[in-house]
Amino acid sequence: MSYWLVKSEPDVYPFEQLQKDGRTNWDGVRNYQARIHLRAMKAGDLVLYYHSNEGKAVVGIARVVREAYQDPTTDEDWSAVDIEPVKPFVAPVTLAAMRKMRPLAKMVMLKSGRLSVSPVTKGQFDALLAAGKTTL
DNA sequence: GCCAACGTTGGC
DNA sequence: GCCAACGTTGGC
Repeated sequence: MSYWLVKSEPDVYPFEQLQKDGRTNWDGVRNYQARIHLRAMKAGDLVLYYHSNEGKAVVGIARVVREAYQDPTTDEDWSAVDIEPVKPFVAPVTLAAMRKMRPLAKMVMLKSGRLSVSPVTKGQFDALLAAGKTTL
């Protein structure tokens, strides 16, 4: 089991919308590094859901339900996965708070701000759940 | 709304 | 294959 973090602008597709929809296809990624991560995702992997721009916080947990397939929004070689909501964070963990958390010092998302899909270690994942006052 | 950081593109 | 120019992202 691996852990990941995806970013979404809440103006475009907030976590609440994922909860309403029950499942969505995570497509439109056009970044090679992010594509590598998308293709490494396995069904059942847990995904932290981060709101960029507005909010700037981890707001919930999702799960991979379909592994990488051809992105339906393009004929070019890009991948999409499907995810479903697991549960929202009781307390969203803001970017500012994350930067102060020692267990997250090496977190990829904090080091590479523009990467829309990034790996998370179990230690980082657990630390974020605790900070979010959330248990699975 | 601005700007820094980063990835991509294209000319050489 | 290098690097300057450009476009995009995302924090502030």
